[in-house]
Amino acid sequence: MENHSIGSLARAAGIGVETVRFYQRKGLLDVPPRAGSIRRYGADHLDRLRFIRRAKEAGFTLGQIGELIALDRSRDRARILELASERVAALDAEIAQKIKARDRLADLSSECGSGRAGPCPIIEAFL
Amino acid sequence: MENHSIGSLARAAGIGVETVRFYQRKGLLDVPPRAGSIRRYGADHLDRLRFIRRAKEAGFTLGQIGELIALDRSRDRARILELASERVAALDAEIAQKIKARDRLADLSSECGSGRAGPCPIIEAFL
DNA sequence: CTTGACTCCGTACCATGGTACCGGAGTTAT
DNA sequence: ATAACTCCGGTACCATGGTACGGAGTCAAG
Repeated sequence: MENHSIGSLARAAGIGVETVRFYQRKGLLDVPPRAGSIRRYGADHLDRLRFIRRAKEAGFTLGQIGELIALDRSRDRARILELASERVAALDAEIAQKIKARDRLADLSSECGSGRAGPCPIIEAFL
Repeated sequence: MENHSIGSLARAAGIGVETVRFYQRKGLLDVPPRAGSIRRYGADHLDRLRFIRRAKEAGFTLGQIGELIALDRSRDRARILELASERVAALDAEIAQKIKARDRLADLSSECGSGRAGPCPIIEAFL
């Protein structure tokens, strides 16, 4: 459960070695001390990678994730809440926009599929 | 309504001059002949820019938009339909994912807001 | 004790969708 | 006519989120 090399950490997290290094460069994952010449990673690093994945799924950018990590350390709940509710509002907007686009496109598809001659209404309707 | 310079075309479309040029380089917008040394754009170009905007709103990438434009010219309704329904499916997936993320984040926010001590549950829950 | 897999670090490169800057020529308004 | 603006073409740069590569060192198994 402990004592991963970078490769085994990456495999455990389901990402690439280069991505692990990339997160380290971005300051999202700390670089552990090394045993000999090879760095050894533990459960905390794996947790951090899981956190990054989940936060990415919630649509936070890596920059914002860095901020969340810093805020977690500083226990600044108010600012975390602020970021979270901004993100909820942004997600609401994105969802509404996507639903609109989706419905429009689905309508047009069924129209285009119902075989009338002439140019496809999908393209026409976008004009 | 006609006879735009690149700057007035861009203003009319609500985008930047550089973006117009960029679309030209990408082959999304054709470069009109010039009257004298200045290129003159017409309603068709403005339509094309509007088409690009709408297709972008539907989540098509510029590459896919290029394909749509080509397909429109070749009247290949079947392939257009295929692209459109792929996009609808992708939008459905994105919408579902975002709703999940949104609800999760909203729940966590209200939990975090309801003042208990300790670390913010938003961060905790992402672990 | 060699071979092969893995690690280290730095740097370069990728796609996407633009945005900025340059020098020089042309255009428009006063 | 002269200043201010716009255009042209080309190239360089930006952020985002990675991905790839090269050379040197290290480690474990056969």
